[in-house]
Amino acid sequence: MAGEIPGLLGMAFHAIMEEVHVRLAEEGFGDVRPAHGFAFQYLSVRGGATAVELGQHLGVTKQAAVQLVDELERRGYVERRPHPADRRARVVVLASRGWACVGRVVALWTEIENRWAGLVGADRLEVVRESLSAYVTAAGSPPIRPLW
Amino acid sequence: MAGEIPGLLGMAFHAIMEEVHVRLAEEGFGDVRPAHGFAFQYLSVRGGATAVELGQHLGVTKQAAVQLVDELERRGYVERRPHPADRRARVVVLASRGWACVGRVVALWTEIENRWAGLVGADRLEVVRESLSAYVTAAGSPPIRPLW
DNA sequence: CGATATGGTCAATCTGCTTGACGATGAAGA
DNA sequence: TCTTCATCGTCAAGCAGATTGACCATATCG
Repeated sequence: MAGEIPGLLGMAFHAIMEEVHVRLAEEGFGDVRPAHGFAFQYLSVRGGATAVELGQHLGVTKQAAVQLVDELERRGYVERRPHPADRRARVVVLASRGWACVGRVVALWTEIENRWAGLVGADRLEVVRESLSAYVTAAGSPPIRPLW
Repeated sequence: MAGEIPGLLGMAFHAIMEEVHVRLAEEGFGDVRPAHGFAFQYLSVRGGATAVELGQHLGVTKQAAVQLVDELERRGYVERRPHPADRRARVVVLASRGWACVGRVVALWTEIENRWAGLVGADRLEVVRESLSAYVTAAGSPPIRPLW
């Protein structure tokens, strides 16, 4: 049926995220919300960021970003360090608990991907991967706002 | 790369929804939020629902559902009618503006899908559709919670 | 050196949602 | 039928995450 794919995309994405959320909770990471995932991803790739940068990436105000970091710091997922070159700023970096959580998410995603490959075949799933990649590239992948 | 697909899925879905949101706003439907879409979809398929049913489908309390319906009614997207068999209840149905919005979303989804087909080929996009469908079916498509 | 921009904080407020209690109506059993 | 319990919708209070606005300390640039 024409126009069916966006809905399927949403359902598949939601099903995957729901599973990841449940499994993370079982493994002791029950206190992470969707928005945290985007922060983790950004911090893991960049190595560190100021609260303002994080806010820009997440599409929220710096005040909201600071609040998010406060919460993540309280729970041991991130640490704040003095900025090496700017005495106003503080650098937020992933703490060991944060890295552990990121590692679990990657592992779960891989597991889900493998299960999916078993369902439809690795070659067909590769077509999915390439097609998604092509679309995202063409669409320019707008800055991720944590709407989920 | 292993485990890459879930992220791509999220980016693609987000890009599509972002485009739909922008285009709808341009066409005079700038006052619809993500959660409204799920309500519209449910109402269009079922033909009508009580506030409680809507709340269950959306994964929120009946109070939140009523609030949502209030807002949609004020904006002309839905109407409330007396329930034919239960004098406690009222049936929420799509009004003409609601049907118009649903129609535009379907048209936009189709357009996006066609553009995507032009990008990767209709046959490959068909593989995507079948693979997504297979995953969603296998995962049991958990009741849609409007987390996006 | 001085003007302006930027990182972070404090305070007030808004919005969408939750919990809790309630009246009105429906449904099922003695 | 009468009584009991469940359910639809409403009112009220409160919370969590976000926003706007003001501010200080520090950076940056002319």
